[in-house]
Amino acid sequence: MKELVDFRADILKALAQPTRLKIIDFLRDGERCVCEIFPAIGEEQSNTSRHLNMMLAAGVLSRRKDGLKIYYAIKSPEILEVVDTVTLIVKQEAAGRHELLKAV
Amino acid sequence: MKELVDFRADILKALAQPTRLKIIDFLRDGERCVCEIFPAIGEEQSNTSRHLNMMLAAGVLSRRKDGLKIYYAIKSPEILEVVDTVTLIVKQEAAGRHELLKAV
DNA sequence: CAATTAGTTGACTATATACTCATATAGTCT
DNA sequence: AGACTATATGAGTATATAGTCAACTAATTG
Repeated sequence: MKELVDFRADILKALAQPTRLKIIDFLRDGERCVCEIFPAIGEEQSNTSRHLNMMLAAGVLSRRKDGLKIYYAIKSPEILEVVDTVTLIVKQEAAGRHELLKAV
Repeated sequence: MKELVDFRADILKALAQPTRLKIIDFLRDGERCVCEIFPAIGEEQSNTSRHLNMMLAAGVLSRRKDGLKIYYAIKSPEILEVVDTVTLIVKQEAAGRHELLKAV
């Protein structure tokens, strides 16, 4: 049986990739169809589709069908909270390195 | 040059693995040496060492040497904040599935 | 300095991942 | 129905990852 650790790992893994982070960043303002997403992030349509499906399966995105188009959206605000906290960590580390350099 | 997206991916990747999440969980209460960590999580010493070094490199853990022992600790409270938010997401999803089942 | 203890690292294997190109599916419009 | 548009998927390749066993380094103690 899959444990809690593994479900957490699945969600984190779904976010832990540059192309997927670009998608998340692009979806910040609301849902978008695949045809808007892949040009915006500069990736191939098929590759983008795979990443979208992967994040959908992990429970990070939601999907809505409208005619030919399929709209993806960030499933919950907590997802963005995770990404934002990580951004903060990166900035703190950058600041820390800067301090170290000044000290030399 | 490495971009912000990539640094964020590095941190998330450092957390996105069951063995490493077990380590993070175990380090919640403070620093521990490798000799305490690997029996606690039920992994080989060498494998544990690799994961610890990986997280250290990603900036997720810090390291302190004391005699023969090397103590690892979670580098910042924001790391735990990320993991806790993800735990919340998993619980929300579980609750959501439960609701769906009840509806049937 | 030999023996012991704590941790890291090299070499290897098995599996997973990201990506690409080509093809398939599904909905829309004439 | 046939052409068109939006998305997904099969198959292949290249690279990354997790894990194991054995060998190695470094600090400690007798």
